[in-house]
Amino acid sequence: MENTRSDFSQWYNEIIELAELMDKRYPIKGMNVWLPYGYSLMRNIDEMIRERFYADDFREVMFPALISRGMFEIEFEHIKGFENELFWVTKGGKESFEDDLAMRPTSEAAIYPMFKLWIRDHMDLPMRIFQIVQVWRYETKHTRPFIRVRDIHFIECHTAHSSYEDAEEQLEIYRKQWNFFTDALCLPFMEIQRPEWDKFPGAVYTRAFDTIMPSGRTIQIGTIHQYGQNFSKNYDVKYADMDGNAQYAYQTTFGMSERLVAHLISIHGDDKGLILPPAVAPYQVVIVPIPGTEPNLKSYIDEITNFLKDSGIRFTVDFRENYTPGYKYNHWEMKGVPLRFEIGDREVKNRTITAAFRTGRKKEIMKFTEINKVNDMLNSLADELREKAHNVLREALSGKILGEPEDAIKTPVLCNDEKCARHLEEKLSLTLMGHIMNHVESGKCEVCGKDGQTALFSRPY
RNA sequence: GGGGCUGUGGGGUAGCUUGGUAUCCUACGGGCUUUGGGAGCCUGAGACCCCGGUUCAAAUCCGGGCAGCCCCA
Repeated sequence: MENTRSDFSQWYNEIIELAELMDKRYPIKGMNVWLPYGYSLMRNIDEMIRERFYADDFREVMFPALISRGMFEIEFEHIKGFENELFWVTKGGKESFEDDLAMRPTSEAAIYPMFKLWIRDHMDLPMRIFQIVQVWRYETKHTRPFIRVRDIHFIECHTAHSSYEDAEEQLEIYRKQWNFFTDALCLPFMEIQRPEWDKFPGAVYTRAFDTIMPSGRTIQIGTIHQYGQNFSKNYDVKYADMDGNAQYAYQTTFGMSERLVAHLISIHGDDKGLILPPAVAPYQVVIVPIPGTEPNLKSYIDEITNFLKDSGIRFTVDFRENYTPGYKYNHWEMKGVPLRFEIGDREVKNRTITAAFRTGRKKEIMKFTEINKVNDMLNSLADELREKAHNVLREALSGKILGEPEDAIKTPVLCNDEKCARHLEEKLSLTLMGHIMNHVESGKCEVCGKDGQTALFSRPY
């Protein structure tokens, strides 16, 4: 790599290209091509999320990408919140449509008319579905791969319940799932209560999972929403309760996107390139053979790969000729493979494996008979990543400036008054993200002196 | 939303002011040789964002489009 982490923006652009995550040259603004290595990473994340949702009794669906104008024309703040970022399909062949079709910017308007049909009585509730699809948003501002795109790889859960309390419980389930996901990806985060004027259009309230980037700017990588009956009343999603009376359902959603990739490559990477969490790395182990005089090199490597195969470890062997081992070390370090096995004459002779950790820990030489340690090695490497990443957020919260000074985050105590928020935004030249709910500290509002809580001000992506 | 800058082989660039044969590095194909931290030599292929205008002649000047970068709100 040419760029170091100190110039995060340059580093970010370079590593996406070098590591072959995405091809940014696709000729439409904000739309990029997922390359095999990048898509493999995304798919491993999707798979982990999918498995957990299935385990928690969510049903997977796949809705059409187009939403009719009629479905979008109801008078509802949700619709207004998106009207400026819709892509419209206006023609079929050469004929103009009488009713244009919108490409979904999120799927409430697509799914809830079907909920209206599917949900009849309380026995149908709770209903929990999710889908992993693309959504489209007409971003006019600066687009960046994974961070702000017009064609978004999106993971969305939608649920319907028979009471507000049930819906609240659902949010608790989301939190457990979110903890599971971020633990696997080794990501730190804050749970932020978005202010009234910045919540998801149509929601009763929004909790965002915000986190820190090496530039010092924050990024939202997940959200959960309490919809109450706001959507069910607008989309007429009703159920018959125990007494046979029609009631509007209570709804929630949970959204995540390719921004998970944006954050994990950013928070874990270093001057050599990516460092990928073992749980989702396309390859968890790379084997670099070192040519020498031993005739049994190939068969010894076969012994190792047979074990890895049987253990379900994702690995690759770099047999390319005309590349020196040193070149291969640098190549796979740049790609972020967590663990590297170096196998040459010495290893074949002594039946050992030299293991190098991407985190920079001292190389370990183990006996072939100890190869079952590989899972422990990957786990301890994940611990290292997690600890390091959590430290970055901890330091940023304690006032350490990560990137440009104007990107530093601030956490004053703030009340719920919009005037106080606006005043501080102006004064700090930062945007209010909301109150930090996962480490609440009460106090007096820095502006008006009334009761308040710690709030996050930052420059968000 | 407002303003500025830029577009040259796959990537990075020189050339643009003053119009005339397109530079170098890297990556890529073939060959030889090498391989314990980014090897070397030979060789091959590959580019002026798109549309229009000015001109004998446009990478170069002008207009528009598309795309990217930066700054401000």
